[in-house]
Amino acid sequence: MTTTTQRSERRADALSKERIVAAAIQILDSGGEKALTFRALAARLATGAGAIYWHVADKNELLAAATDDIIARAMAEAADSEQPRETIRAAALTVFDVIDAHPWVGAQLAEEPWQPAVLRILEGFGGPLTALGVPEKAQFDCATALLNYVSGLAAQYAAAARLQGRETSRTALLANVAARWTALDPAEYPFVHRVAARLADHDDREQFLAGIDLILTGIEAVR
Amino acid sequence: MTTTTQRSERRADALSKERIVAAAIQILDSGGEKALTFRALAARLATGAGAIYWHVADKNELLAAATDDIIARAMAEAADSEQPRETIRAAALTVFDVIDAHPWVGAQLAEEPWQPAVLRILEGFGGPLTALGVPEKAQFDCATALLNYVSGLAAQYAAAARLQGRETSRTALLANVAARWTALDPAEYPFVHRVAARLADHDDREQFLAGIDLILTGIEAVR
DNA sequence: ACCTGAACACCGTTCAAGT
DNA sequence: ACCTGAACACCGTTCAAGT
Repeated sequence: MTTTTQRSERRADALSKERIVAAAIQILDSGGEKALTFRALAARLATGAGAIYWHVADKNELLAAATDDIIARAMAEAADSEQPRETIRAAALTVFDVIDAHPWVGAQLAEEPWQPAVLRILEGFGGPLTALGVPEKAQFDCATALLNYVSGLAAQYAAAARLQGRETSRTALLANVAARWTALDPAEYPFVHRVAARLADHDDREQFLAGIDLILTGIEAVR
Repeated sequence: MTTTTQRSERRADALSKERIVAAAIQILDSGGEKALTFRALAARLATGAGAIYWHVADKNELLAAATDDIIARAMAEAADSEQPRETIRAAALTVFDVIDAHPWVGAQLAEEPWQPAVLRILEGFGGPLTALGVPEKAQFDCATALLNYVSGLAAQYAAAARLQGRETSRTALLANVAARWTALDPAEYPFVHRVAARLADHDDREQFLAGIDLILTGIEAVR
């Protein structure tokens, strides 16, 4: 009893995994992946770098915890429809919006495919498949196809954020890439040269959803 | 004329971007991403770390060059069919086999979506779409859907290779993950819990192709 | 023009020492 | 039990100095 009392009487701003993760998210959101160092995190928490290791095993665990925090909150709020197809679309759009708002989450999802956050997403894709009429045997392939697609987009967004740094916007970056595509030899890269214009003025969210719909159409054909 | 003569008379093992990239690929293939440092590379080339910077701008350029070297060779050999669907499948399987053999290529493809190697892959997916009857407007979405799916798988393979290190095999790793999935609360993760068995004994290449086929079926429905 | 290798500016992580 | 902060073992990159 004495020890528990002693424990609860510690100063209010004592370190905890939750406080560390919250501070990490703030740093990641404002400065990107590059900004999160143990030194920066310790400075923000007004402590030493080593103190963090008492609550968190290493940087991997810290990033996984930060990612799960954001994904868990978002997936819990994802719209639930009576139509399984709509439920899957809503889950996908939820992940898209999270990645768009926190590109570092995208990097983490792609880099650590077996972390808890990914399981939540996989559950969001796989859960409605039975109601969609997909036979049991095909469900794993269908859910991972959606997951791979989303992971690929996540990686792409993370790369864009890394290139942007702080100065350019995503649209400016894509316009830049599109210009380089247009300058390619049309004989060697006919397709890329031809679709370069679309890269510059497409809507990211609509394009993302178009890909989800392609896969969903393929999935519905499996029934 | 004197200068050009002088240039060609340098010792046969003079540094060049090609030699540097070739050495980098050897290190990456035998030791993984982690093993490629400028110090290790310089040691293998029997030179100083700074010398490499005369031929290569930085580590990004080095990795992009190594990746393009491997992807260009592989894509050039990809089977070309009269049936556009088969051509796309062959391109996808070519990329799969490359990633399977060189997981670090997977990491690089996912991390740098605007590097030359990715353009070759995008060309392989987009080129046959016209013959497949996909309207011009939809081709960009279709090709990038395939690309995102492949990038997601690439990231997943790269992560597996990172976790494996050197001791465990990929199948052992997946069996391990599957065991953790089985141990999950079936109430919270019903789907993941249910498909855990499939993760352990599925065929990676077949599963990959199943996802490609889902997307292709969706694409054919766009016609 | 090309190469050398020490030095710089950073990392993540550890650990003896404190409270 | 929890925190401090210097120290360690690495990185990528730079640059004065050589040939």
